Amino acid sequence: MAKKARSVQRREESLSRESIIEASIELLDSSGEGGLTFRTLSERLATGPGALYWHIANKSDLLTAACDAIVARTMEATPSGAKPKANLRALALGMFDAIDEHPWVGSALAQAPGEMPMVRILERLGQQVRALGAEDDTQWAAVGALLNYILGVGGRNAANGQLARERGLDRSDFLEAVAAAWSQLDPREYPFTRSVAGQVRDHDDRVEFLAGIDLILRGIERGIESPRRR
Amino acid sequence: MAKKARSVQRREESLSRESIIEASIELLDSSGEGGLTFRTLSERLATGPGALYWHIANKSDLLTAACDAIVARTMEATPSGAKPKANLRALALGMFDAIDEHPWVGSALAQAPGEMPMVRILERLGQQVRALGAEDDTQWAAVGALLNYILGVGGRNAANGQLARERGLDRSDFLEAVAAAWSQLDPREYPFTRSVAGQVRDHDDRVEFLAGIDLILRGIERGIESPRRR
DNA sequence: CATAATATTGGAACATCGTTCCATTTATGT
DNA sequence: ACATAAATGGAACGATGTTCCAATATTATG
Repeated sequence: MAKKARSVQRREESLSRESIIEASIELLDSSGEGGLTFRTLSERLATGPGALYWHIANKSDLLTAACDAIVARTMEATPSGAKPKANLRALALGMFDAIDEHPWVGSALAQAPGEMPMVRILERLGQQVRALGAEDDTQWAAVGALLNYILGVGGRNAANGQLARERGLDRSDFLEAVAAAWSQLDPREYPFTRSVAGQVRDHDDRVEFLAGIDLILRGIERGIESPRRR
Repeated sequence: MAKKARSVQRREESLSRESIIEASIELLDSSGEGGLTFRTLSERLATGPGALYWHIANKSDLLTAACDAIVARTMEATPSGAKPKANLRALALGMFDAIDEHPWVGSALAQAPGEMPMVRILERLGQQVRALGAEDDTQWAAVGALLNYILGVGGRNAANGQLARERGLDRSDFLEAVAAAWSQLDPREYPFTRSVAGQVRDHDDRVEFLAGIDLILRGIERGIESPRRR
């Protein structure tokens, strides 16, 4: 009890779960996924590595917490309007941009199934899918398809950016390299990949992402229009 | 040149890229993602850690190669018939089962964008989507949606299994725990998540997975039926 | 106000990891 | 046969996550 009072009376810049998470986010954003280290983190917080373990369980816990903070902010910054379909697109785009801005969130989300950050997204998506008029037994599949697409594309997009950064290229140069590699594949074995290599070279990630969202939304709508087919 | 002759004349159980990859797969399957270590690997192969680096660039390279071996086998074991839609479902299910059997493949795939294992899947999906009759400019979005859904759900499913194993539970017990946690969320803040908690408890992963695939296929078909909407 | 009890800190130490280095062994070509 | 190159295996390096514990700061109690 008296948590607030205590933290106020503590030394000026005392350690806390929040301050540790905040510093972790800054570190992850500036130095990438491998930049978060208990040593660099404790150095930035002017303490020792051991002190951190009083406030957090382990590194996995810390990463999930940092990820949850980003997701929570993103959900807050994405208000819901009247039209469910527009809300779903805004929600999807919001998460896409958030993962793009904080690439480490993509992989962190993949390693914490059923945990808090995922639940936040699930809930928001679910409410809008429900508002769309989907029946109870199809809601889960619809939300699952959306959730996985969003996190899948977002994560892959972020992975591209990170891999490019590691090799000292910017995103377009990296995609150029991928397109070039795909163009040199055996035409007999990889006709499709070769044919889309050009589309990979010059495309807009966000536009393409939204096209996929619309594709899934169409599938959901069609499921609503003609229910219980088969 | 004369690679074959050389490897034949080498000592009985000589090191090779293939044998290293094979041992890595066994290690990953039996001991999980953290079970692959240059020391345990070199021990199993009766050599030193340094020797491995003559055949492999680094651990990331090794992991991608092991992943590619699994994907290649899966693609081979999934023949294509006459009906594109059935082929796509078989392909999706084949990858789902492969990731379920080798959970480490899920995360390995996420870390190698544009590389060989991903291209194999992309190509097979692309050929079938093309056979489905999708127009050139919508093929990429359609394949992207399928690919991301397959890898997304597969990866999440595998992550569930691994997380459960770490905590000493089997998959159903783990889902039971997740459902229980979701049931105790605040009804005002998380109405949707609470309402689907029951569906999480007793569901068939594969059936649910296929439902999502069908959802996306519906979206693709509807895009074909009424092209150039907007 | 003094003193005991507890909460929190900081840094040394440990086990383990990926990777590098290099002396040594094995195979190949002349 | 000898020289050259390919391949090996193990010691050593730097860095990591985590544990441990003596020291300190804060709170509760007499």
